[in-house]
Amino acid sequence: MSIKPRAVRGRPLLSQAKIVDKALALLQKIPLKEVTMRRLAQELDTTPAALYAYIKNQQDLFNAVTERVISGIDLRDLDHETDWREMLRKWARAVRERQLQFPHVTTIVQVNPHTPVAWFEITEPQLRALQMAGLSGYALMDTSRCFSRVVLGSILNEIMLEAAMIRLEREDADAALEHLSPRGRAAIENLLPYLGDQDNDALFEFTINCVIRGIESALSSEH
Amino acid sequence: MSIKPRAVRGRPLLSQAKIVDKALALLQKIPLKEVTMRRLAQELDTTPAALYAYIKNQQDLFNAVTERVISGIDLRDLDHETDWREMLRKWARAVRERQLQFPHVTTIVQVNPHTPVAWFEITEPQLRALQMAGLSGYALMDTSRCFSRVVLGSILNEIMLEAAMIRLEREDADAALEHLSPRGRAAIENLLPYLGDQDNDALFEFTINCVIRGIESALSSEH
DNA sequence: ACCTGAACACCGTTCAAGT
DNA sequence: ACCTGAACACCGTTCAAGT
Repeated sequence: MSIKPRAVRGRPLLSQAKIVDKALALLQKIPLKEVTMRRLAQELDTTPAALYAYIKNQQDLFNAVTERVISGIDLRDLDHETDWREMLRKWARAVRERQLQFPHVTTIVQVNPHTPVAWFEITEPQLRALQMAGLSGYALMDTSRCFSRVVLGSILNEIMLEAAMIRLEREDADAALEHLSPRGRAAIENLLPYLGDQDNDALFEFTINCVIRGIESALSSEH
Repeated sequence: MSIKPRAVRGRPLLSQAKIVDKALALLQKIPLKEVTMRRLAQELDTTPAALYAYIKNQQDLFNAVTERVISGIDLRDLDHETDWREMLRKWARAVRERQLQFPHVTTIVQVNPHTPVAWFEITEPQLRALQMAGLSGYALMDTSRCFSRVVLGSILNEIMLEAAMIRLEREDADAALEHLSPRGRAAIENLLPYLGDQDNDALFEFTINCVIRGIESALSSEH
């Protein structure tokens, strides 16, 4: 039997950081929905009510968790890169790598839209890359937003839809085809042989390269 | 005082379709979280338990709602288009228009990832456009997935993040800057004058055109 | 100062019982 | 056959009371 430790004067057992740590650890094992205040308290060996001394509410906690994930994106690899195209690729890969590490955290975005402050910090190297490409002012702004959207959107899509997609494609494709119009059916049937080979890594690279080529093409058409 | 109608033999008051109708109507006014079984029952002038005769559970209901939104995407405008680039643009705009009409439904995707069967049907004209561009086999598959991801990702991003983003940019940008590294700060400060003019329509067009140029560029580099 | 226990106002879902 | 009422097992959050 272990004796439950008690707080001694000025030394609380809990802290914001400890709660966020535990939430992040839990989110690597279980989906967002199951990370309840009660479960969190249990894992921290305390009561749900005790958590509220350190966090305002559950939404606030999830914001802190998201912030933690975003600030953990490692962009050091970009520092000595001289080609802006390769910089953008490295940026996109770094963001994706971190998000795929915490897929359940990525789903918070949808439950609770909140742009973390850390995102500003992460965006800086991306802006540098686009400046190296010769962009500034509104064009820089638009291109940056476009690139961020494509990268974040792709990752969101990958994490949230891909699993369901593959299941549907493999198991239910035939059933789904029954309900389609003849034209839709013909289009999909042609593609059935290619459906199985979903490779998310390759698709991500393909998408990023597509956008980078688009940016390049916009640049050269201006000159 | 109105008298509550009662079901007479073989003519139930409720139906799947009526429940989905009401859910969709509600979702135009209130966010997903507030569309509870109790609220839905109340609006339909019945009890929560009665709903379960027509739908398996809440998740199933939300799937049906999503299906309804997706099948409502109007792609007739694409039928007589001869330029594949313009076809892709029209496809993207049609998908966005419908999703923006039901922003709260779009957030279901994240709560409950499930690719609606109707999505197959919607994808067909997009595939036709890409075939017109000269694509087939794996290249067609990859490009289609890439384009769908960019379009869906952008819309998801727009609906879920943009509101928070604008708020943050306008109100909290200064506060956020305090926490940044000097380098990040300099990068963002340069852009502050341009931050206010967020135009989602223009950004969407910009993004779509960027990807279309990327696809074009990939096509021509193969020949 | 820090934490606990119990309560409040909600959920989704089930099922015996009514008409 | 169709619907109701009550119950079950959960939520997030609050707050008086304990140590």
